[in-house]
Amino acid sequence: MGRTASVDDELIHARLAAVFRASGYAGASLSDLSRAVGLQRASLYHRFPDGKPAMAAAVLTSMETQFGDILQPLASEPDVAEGVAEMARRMALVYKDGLMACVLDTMTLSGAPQGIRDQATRLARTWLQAMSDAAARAGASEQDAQRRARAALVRIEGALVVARVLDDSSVFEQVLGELPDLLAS
Amino acid sequence: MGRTASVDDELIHARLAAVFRASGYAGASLSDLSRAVGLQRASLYHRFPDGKPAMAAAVLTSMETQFGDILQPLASEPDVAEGVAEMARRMALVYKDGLMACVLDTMTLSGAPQGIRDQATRLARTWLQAMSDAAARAGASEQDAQRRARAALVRIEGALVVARVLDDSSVFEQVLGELPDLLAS
DNA sequence: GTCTATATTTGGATAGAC
DNA sequence: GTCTATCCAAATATAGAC
Repeated sequence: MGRTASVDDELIHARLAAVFRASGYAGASLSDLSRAVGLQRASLYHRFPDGKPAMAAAVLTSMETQFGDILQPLASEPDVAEGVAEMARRMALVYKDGLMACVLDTMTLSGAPQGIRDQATRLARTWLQAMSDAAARAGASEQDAQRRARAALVRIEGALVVARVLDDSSVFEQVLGELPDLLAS
Repeated sequence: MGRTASVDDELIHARLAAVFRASGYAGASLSDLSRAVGLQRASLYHRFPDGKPAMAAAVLTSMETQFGDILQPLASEPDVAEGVAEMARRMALVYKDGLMACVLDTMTLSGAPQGIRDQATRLARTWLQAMSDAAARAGASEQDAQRRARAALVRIEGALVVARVLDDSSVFEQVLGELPDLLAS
């Protein structure tokens, strides 16, 4: 059946996500997660009886849902370049203009459960497919569309790493600006 | 004074690096590091009295040294594009064709000591400067050279993330192939 | 310089009161 | 559903024998 996710649940997922994204799976301790959410550790276990792996899984599932919204303009905008630009604007929010890392990066290091890594791989493939479809709709061949989608994901993930290392979010904003041309030209 | 690093030291640093790169700073436990090096934990403390932070610092210092070699062709090759190609070949070795992560990514998550993050930032700046100088030597304006160097670092780091998430090293090889054009055209 | 043994703290997880 | 209290394992670190 599945009841609708309450606002509380969404808020909790967002706060858990902030810790996992900043610290990675191994680096996110139950104490960190508990503090961020504002509940005692035991209370977190009430909501996630399977512990930290379940919290991480919930975060990734929540991201999958969010990406449904973020990627939607890619498919629905008549002007593909404008759809890409809208995706970029929505990504700027999710990634806090480049200051917040991507789960695909920080939750896939060695130490994360295989199921989490698998979930991340699926999220990446969904994202690639959506960008590839958009590029194809803009006139690219199937092969070229996949090439462009991959290049876009590489630049986005790379920009987030470089922005973190240099503590300079302009790298990310620059890359977001390149996306319409990269995918739809 | 400083004696020359022994072969043993280099081997130990390489084995420590493999763990830190795969698991991140927080994810690399003393047990993991001990197992990888082939010494008991107490023996690691004999070599690194300041513990895990000192091990991570040694790894980054070792990477700085390695990067001296990797980046050298950028400055010394008369043909800049060929120098970039040679850098790319050397990077393929360090990153195991894209299957081994970059310290800049995995050792800069929240949880790593600030000194480690600072060391990573310096390494990134050194790398950027070397690529920027090469691009300038190939005829780019100062500003364009910096833009190209930044784009190169973004693509390299992004390719390593995407290669890990998709478990597909071809993304990284593709990016390495693009570097000569990106930096020297 | 490496080891075994141990101390101490933190992390993940559970029991049971409210 | 949240809390305090607690358990157990793992993580960091040290002491001291060899």
